[in-house]
Amino acid sequence: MKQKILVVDDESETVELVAFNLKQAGYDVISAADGEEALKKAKAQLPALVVLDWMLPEMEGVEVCKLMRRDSATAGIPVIMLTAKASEIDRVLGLELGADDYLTKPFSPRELVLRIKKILDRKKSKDADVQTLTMGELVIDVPRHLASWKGKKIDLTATEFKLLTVLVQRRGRVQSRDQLLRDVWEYDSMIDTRTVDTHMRRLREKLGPAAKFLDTVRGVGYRFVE
Amino acid sequence: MKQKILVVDDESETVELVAFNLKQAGYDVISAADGEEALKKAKAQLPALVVLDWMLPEMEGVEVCKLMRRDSATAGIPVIMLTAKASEIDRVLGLELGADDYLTKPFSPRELVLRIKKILDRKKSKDADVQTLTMGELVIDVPRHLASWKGKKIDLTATEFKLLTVLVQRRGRVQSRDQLLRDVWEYDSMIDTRTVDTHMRRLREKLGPAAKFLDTVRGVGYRFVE
DNA sequence: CGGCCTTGTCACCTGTTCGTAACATTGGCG
DNA sequence: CGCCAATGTTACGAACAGGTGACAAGGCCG
Repeated sequence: MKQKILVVDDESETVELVAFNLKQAGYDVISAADGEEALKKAKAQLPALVVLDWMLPEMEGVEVCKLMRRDSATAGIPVIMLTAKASEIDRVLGLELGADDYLTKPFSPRELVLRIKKILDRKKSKDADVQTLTMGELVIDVPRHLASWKGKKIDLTATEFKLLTVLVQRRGRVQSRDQLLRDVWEYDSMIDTRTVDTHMRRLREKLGPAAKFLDTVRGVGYRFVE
Repeated sequence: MKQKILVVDDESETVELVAFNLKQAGYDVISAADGEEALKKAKAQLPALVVLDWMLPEMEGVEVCKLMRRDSATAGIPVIMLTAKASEIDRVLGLELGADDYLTKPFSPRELVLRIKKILDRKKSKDADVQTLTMGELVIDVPRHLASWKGKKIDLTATEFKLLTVLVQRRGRVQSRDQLLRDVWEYDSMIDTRTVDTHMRRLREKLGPAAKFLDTVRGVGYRFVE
């Protein structure tokens, strides 16, 4: 499975040069010519990394970078900025705004590839390090608030995520509705215990096939089975 | 049924030495040469124990250990670390990260086998120790709300489960119907004492052969005998 | 401001469970 | 052996618990 990289530049020459070298290095490459297209593709295709030109028509590269950081779907994707200006100010700014590295034009394609490799490797080992709970094909990344089934992301709301997390952390043991209300909602239930049922239903809906883990124990509560 | 042991080391000599001795001792042995392979095999084959070299190409042995702990499938598998470094710091670190024991190279294969045996024995008795009430072949796991007879699950309703639990916890002593009503139903019986009889009957039906534990003491009440 | 998403509540519906009563069986005792 | 109380068994309606769909209030974002 090749890693996908999004290259954003309005000069088609640069795009082609970069794309060629990246493909040589074994990456999949997609491209965008302006900021809007870049954001759309980033969100739709979730590349492993984005190479972003500083100067873009319509929207500044900085702007794209900032917007990517705002959207949780793309917030984690590393960005390398390409800039024609060599001034230090720009560099710092770029990094402060969330770029992971930068290169000044003209740059050596070889160096770009090396930097990309470095960033992706660093990210990989970091990703493996975060606290994740894995239940067969179901993976829950607690600090990142991400859940996935067979590698496919599951969109959960805050409450749903917490409910799932609590159940998984106490996997095997039955949790009464009261207990869940205390642990998930965190204060003594001004809340109807039946609300738990509704959230369980929504959770099951979203989990799809993974819902088989969520077990109802009639008269007692719910349980996450392995 | 032999127990399976995964040996992870990049030096094939070490692997063979260890594998030979373990096979002699009656274990099944599988092996892996690097961290990634180790994780894959651990997850796929679920060995009873992993012997893990501290130094591995690509990924540190520590890393493998940490990742194994994260995945519920492998979290419970004991790990013995092999290390060339004899420094105390490394030892402590390894143990803190979830290894169960360690050996410094060069080590005596005989000692390795002994330690493995010890760990597996300890684990066995610990597994049986979790919060369960065991009456011969009848096992009651209160937090999980599971009852089983000879490993086969018994479906009980909430009331039946509680009734059984109370009887087992006071095993040997006769419980009057009034007492059972108080302990199982939790409030002063607006309820007919004959109701207890009905529930006892249902319980006996579901327990099948295990119903022999449920004893009627004429004129007094019921008792769980061993 | 207006639309969308989240979230807590309801009301409805279904299958399950429970309590009870009626009937059958058992066991102790004279 | 036969009686009677205690217990086992069966059946059934009522109550209940949980799934489900709908909805309104609040929050967030553009």
